[in-house]
Amino acid sequence: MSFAQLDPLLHSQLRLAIMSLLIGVDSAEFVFIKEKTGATAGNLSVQLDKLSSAGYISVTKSFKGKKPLTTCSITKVGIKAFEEYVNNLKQYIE
Amino acid sequence: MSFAQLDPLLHSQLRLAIMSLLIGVDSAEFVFIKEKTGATAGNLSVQLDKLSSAGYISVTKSFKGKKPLTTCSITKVGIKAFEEYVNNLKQYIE
DNA sequence: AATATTTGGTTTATAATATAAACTATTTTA
DNA sequence: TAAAATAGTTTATATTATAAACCAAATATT
Repeated sequence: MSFAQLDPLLHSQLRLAIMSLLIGVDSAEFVFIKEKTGATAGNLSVQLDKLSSAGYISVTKSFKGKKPLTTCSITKVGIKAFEEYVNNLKQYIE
Repeated sequence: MSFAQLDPLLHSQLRLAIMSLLIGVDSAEFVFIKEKTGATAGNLSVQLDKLSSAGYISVTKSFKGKKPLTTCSITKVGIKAFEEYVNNLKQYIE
């Protein structure tokens, strides 16, 4: 066996896109991530929860004026996992 | 929306490993692929069928002596799909 | 001022997928 | 000749991704 296991939490198009976005910014709002990824709100909500439960991102719920505001940012654990995933993935594509 | 769609047929650990293997060789036998990928025979059989149905690989069944021998090789269509997948993927990981 | 629509989400139901377990057929070994 | 190994395939199950349905509050419309 000569292929490293790819973290199944990251080997998902939407979650990978989320992580890819978040690794490049300080933080990002739900609506922004939704637009950039093209995901439906429901799907995005579910996948953010999964990444959050794994400790890969932190999610903060507050208000912008009177509207709900969900802000996400990648954690150290998330960065490490993302980097390891990318390294492992390179085995497959290089 | 700013992330390209990743071919779902290739965005699967095992199928990606298979394609990654096959792109580097002329052809490979079932048992060899099974060993290199660490897949179970059942899973491998299913995933080879899927790649074959999509025209990404060609599968030839013959005999080595009196034992069945399944030989696989990547097709032009498969190479193109793999390369496009890799290009799209780079958007996510670079 | 009531009501319709939009915004910003969450929850839940469904469809698709990956995976292994169970099975088949033949062949080799004890 | 029975047992086990080889080379797979088929089928059942568990997981996953995804969107549809829903909710609460805010804004726009008549």
